[in-house]
Amino acid sequence: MPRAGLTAERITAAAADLADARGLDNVTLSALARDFGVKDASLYSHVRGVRDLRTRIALLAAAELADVLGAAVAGRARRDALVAFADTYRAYGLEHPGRYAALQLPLDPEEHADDPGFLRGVELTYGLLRGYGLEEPDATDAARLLRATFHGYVHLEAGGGFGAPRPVRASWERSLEALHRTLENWP
Amino acid sequence: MPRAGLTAERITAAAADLADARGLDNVTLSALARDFGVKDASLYSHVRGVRDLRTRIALLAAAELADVLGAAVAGRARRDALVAFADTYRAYGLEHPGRYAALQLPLDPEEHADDPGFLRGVELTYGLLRGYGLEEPDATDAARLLRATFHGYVHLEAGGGFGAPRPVRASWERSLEALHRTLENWP
DNA sequence: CGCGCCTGCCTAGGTGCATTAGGCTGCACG
DNA sequence: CGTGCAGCCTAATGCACCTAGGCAGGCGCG
Repeated sequence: MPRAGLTAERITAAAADLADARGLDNVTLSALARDFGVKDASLYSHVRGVRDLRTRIALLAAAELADVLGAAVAGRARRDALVAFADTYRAYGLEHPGRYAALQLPLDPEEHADDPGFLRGVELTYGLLRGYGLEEPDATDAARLLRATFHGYVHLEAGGGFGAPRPVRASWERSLEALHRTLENWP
Repeated sequence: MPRAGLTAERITAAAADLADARGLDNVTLSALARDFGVKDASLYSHVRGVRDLRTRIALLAAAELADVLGAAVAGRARRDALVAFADTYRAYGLEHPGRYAALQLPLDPEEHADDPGFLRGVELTYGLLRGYGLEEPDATDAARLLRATFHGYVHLEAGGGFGAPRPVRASWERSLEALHRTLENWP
């Protein structure tokens, strides 16, 4: 019996790809085991269960997203940074719906609350807002508005929620312009 | 054997309550059957399956939400209407997380795309925007911005996504003020 | 008033997934 | 050249979804 060479990392990577291809709900240990040519039970040596697996996907996605966001905003400020950040965020969410969905599920606070991937994401947002001259508590309010808007767009768009014929990208660009003006002139 | 008096409506209502109490993912035909003191298989006479059941919850929620939103905006315009709409929307989402989650799942377009509950919701949004003097295509852009922001807030808040100590309500109110100004002066 | 029949619930059974317990084996290291 | 353990296995349980087909309680009709 040749060994399949399983590791938690390889399983997580395969799970993330499967999530993007067929949806996070269809990420099942049985399906992964089939992909690896292995029995379901064998995966439990590397992963604690389906919940643990989903958490691992989330952490992977957080790190990836922070990477691309960091690259996008590097050397930019204000409108340029906002647009780069937003476009990158939306593109990641639409190209990786499974990974993105994993990002949204509540993870054990005491366990991963201060995960480096998530922290970097938060830091990038606050950096963006510092460029607009926002300080606490305005920065928190504005950060929440940005996160909500970006996430709302991606989530609704990925779920087919925008039925009107107008291209989403056009509305998106107008919305970003509106957000830019809001940040320039925070109430 | 006394009959339990099952109907699709009673099952849907119980399912919606269960969804709010334990999450949409935990709405299972087995659990509902237990609640009604009936066998799982018996539910299939009234409901086509778990997918059908979820769709029914979504339609129920859409109608309920349209009702409360309609009542909230009645007789109001511009900022008053915006705040009433937004507060009602957020309250519904936070008080009925299971029903709200059901609203987001993609429903068969050819089947329920023009459901009265959803249509009323859309109508209310466009009515709100007409009060701001917005016409196509600005109305669609603005409607998407509003939906995304509201939905993003509710979804993130329900998932425990806002970690900072600042009360969410405070950020919410500032965000609404920002949206009001954006609508008053659409780019 | 009684008889049929349909509706409402049942039993039985098959599938897929998650998870646990415990066993065998080949590869690395002493 | 053993030996130990990591890596994969078999076996078994429980829960959920779903289908097929059976039986009976009460309503509609003659």
